[in-house]
Amino acid sequence: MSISPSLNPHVSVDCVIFGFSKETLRLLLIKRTVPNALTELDDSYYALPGDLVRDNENLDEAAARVLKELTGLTGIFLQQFQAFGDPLRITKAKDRAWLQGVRQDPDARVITVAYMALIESSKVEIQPGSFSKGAVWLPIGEIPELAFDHNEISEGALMALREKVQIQPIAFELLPDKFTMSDLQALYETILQRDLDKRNFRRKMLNSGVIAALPEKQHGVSNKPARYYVFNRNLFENSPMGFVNLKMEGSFTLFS
Amino acid sequence: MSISPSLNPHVSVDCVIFGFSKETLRLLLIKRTVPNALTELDDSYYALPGDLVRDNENLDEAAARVLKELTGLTGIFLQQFQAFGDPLRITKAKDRAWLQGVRQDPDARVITVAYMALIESSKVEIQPGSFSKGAVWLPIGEIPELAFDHNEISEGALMALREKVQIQPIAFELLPDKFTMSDLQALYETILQRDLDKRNFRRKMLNSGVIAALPEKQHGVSNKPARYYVFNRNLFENSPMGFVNLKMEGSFTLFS
DNA sequence: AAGGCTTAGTGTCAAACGAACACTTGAAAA
DNA sequence: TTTTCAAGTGTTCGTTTGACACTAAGCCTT
Repeated sequence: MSISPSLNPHVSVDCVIFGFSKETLRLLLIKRTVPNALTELDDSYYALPGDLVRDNENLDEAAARVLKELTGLTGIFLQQFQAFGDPLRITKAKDRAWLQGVRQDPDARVITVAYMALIESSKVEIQPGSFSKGAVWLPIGEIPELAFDHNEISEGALMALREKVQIQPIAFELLPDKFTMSDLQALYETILQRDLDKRNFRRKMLNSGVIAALPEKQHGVSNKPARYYVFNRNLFENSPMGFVNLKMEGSFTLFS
Repeated sequence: MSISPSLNPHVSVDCVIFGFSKETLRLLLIKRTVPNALTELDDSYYALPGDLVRDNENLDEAAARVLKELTGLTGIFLQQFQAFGDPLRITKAKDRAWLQGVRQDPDARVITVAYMALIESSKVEIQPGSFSKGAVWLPIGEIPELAFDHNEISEGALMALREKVQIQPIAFELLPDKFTMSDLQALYETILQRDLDKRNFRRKMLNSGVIAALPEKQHGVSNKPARYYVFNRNLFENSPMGFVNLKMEGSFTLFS
């Protein structure tokens, strides 16, 4: 058996990390500064956090490692959604400059396996380390040009999120443990890019049984205080084959 | 710029090719014979068709190439569904024996990107070539132990197909251009592993607008001849955001 | 203290959809 | 001509959807 190098120079993982704060869906991006840049101008740019896959880990583990190195979090929602492998994905001058400072073979073709993560953004504490310089949460509507094909990957992640959220109650991963119905509705409206009827939304959510009301209400707000709810993970996971009825108005109907 | 080898020895594609004949869903598998096997017994086994990705092609192109080399077909439904990259996926003795006869570095870790293809199996003519020895259609219920992690990949493909078929009218890809309602219902029942009510099924399909009746009927059958239908691809593709109502009874309801 | 402001929270109705259910029709074979 | 076999066809009932507008509760202002 040949001796394995510790890195697989041909396969990487990239993480599209979603958070939800101030009524907007955001991505956690890292800032890259190109070493030895010829000019001071225009020498940094944003990218998805990612890394080459190590030989002793599988893809899921590599993605979890990237996430942990950046945020310190483990055990959060993290799901592969697509592999990207266009041979031309490394063509931008800035990308090549950055790779030259970082990789042994900067021209090697790299296939990347993209993951999406859903986290409650207030839980994140950016960890000191190679990623940490200038990690920022940017609203999905304000994503600048990113490294490599990371814009395409982010778009793909958003599409995948929109689909997944229609099949499984995963949106809760983006909210704190306690939340109000309005929080939840705002989140759905943001993800689906569509206004929803308040009464129908509440009815549907309560009938689905995935959330449970707490006795507790908001305090110190200058209007009628809202009730808090929690996501009932057990109820969902114990129900036969993950049944939940969470269809929102105006969506296209699917097979069954 | 370094000189690229023509093969990327670390990334492959595998195709899970679905067909539908004799009322069963089948996979197109290829037979591998281990060269230099020590014993005559037990020296061949089935695998998914696949290949290493070449440096001048992207992942989709690699998958399409594999498909064409085996079946001669182009322009058919082919969709990436998952990447598999467990470092331990090459552990079976037979797998290693085969790799030793075929790869420069048989122990190198390979990540594979899995695709599923849907084809009308009667269109397939197995092409002469490296794949062609013993290519067979096996019913999904009778898949033996396959090479590498190909059983896991096939399972994943079937799950993915079941989900996709509930979102888009892609089942038609598995049928001939003209088909009867009973053909279509049998296909759905096979994919979903569930019996469906004939009257409800027909109503739903016709209301969805994705199929159109032909004037033509069956000839020479010893019972009431069935009407033929065609899939109305234009109608589907031109409808706003791919709307189709194809939900079957008894399925869990989804978001919208 | 009263009134204003802001967000939470609530019910009904009509239309569409889902699920359950059995008999007649048309062709070939016997 | 009768038998056999799969095709084809409607109705009813309960549930879900989607549209729609006012009251409740707390703070703030005057």
